[in-house]
Amino acid sequence: MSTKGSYHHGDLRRTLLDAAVTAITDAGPAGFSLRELARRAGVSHAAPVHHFGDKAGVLTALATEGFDKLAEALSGAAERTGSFAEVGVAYVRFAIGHRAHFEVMFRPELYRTDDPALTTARERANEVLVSGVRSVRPEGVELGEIAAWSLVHGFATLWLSGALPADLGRDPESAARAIAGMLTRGL
Amino acid sequence: MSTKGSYHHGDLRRTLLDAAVTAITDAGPAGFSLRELARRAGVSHAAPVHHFGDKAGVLTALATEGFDKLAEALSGAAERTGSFAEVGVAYVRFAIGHRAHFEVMFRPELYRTDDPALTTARERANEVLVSGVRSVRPEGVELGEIAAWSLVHGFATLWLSGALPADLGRDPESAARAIAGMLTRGL
DNA sequence: TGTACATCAGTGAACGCGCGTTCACTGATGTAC
DNA sequence: TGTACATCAGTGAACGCGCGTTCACTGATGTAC
Repeated sequence: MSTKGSYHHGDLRRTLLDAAVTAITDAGPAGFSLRELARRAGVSHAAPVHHFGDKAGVLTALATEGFDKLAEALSGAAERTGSFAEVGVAYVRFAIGHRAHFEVMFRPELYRTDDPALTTARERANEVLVSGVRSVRPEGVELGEIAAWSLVHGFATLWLSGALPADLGRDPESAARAIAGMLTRGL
Repeated sequence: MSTKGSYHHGDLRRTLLDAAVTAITDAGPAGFSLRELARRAGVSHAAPVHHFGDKAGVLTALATEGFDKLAEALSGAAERTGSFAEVGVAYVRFAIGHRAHFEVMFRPELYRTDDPALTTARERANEVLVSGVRSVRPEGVELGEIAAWSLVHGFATLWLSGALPADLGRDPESAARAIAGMLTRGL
């Protein structure tokens, strides 16, 4: 698109990933083909193979990008607010704002889990989440961190699947905030 | 299979659903075709159409069955133990024990959400879950129940996607129990 | 008890379609001299 | 500044495959009389 009309695309890799995000948002992580991405990008159907090899390659790249963005969002929230609950809210916000990435990230059967870049990104995101919990509850971290993660992850997943009450749909973030508070203080 | 060699199958509908469960367990809710189900059931490729119409029909039936089983499991746990935490544990147990059903249930884009039998089953499951929370925290039910649901749902989802630490893999139920306790008492 | 008929479950051949993959190619870009 | 060459990105035609859908059919079962 950048140098239009030219034989070389310029940034086809990026364009294809964006097309994948659109396709996944519409029809879920399994609901697209390489040929469809090529069509959306306005490029020959064999072009995506150059960049990703196959569908799993596209999804691996997307998952990597997702974990990177998640780590960034979480550490940003932690630095800005210093609040555990706000890190949880940032998690929910990420899931809602980057639905396609989020859905791919937690369907590891769809991508190459042994990809080095992916592994690095995921570990980074994990670390930020863990240290967020650790600040609230230094000893016996393990289960506490899993509880916190489960809570925000479950909330985001349910929200995305449309399972939560409709009147909550308007402002998922403040609901997420309230729920995170319930975990720290108890029901 | 029951009356082997006969032209009529006897219980093809059930056999096809079981085949779908196996296929979904292997490759996820999008990873099968009607022709594959027919093959697994040892029946002509056009036979599944008689029973389900199309793929969404199969998944709708599976989701309905899943919500029914979930409602049963939850109300059973509530009656047997009277414990909120144990209802949460039952939720996690259901998810792990009926992975295929569980994964379909929370991907509403894959089935017909307006199917009457489905709607009834889902409402029933929902009600059991809600009344479980209500017994712990009578006033201001709404957010408390969402927090509890998010917690157990998130835990189950993360466990299924292999995201949780490996050393927890052996005994997800007792981890779920501990986590449910954290919500009632606070971190 | 026997016959005729309607209904239902499953068959198998045929169709057109979109897919992934392969491959010889062509156009653009960057580098060496 | 100009030319030659290597490398890389993307093309487009071809292939075989599994899919969903349709349709006239056949075999089994249940019901009316």
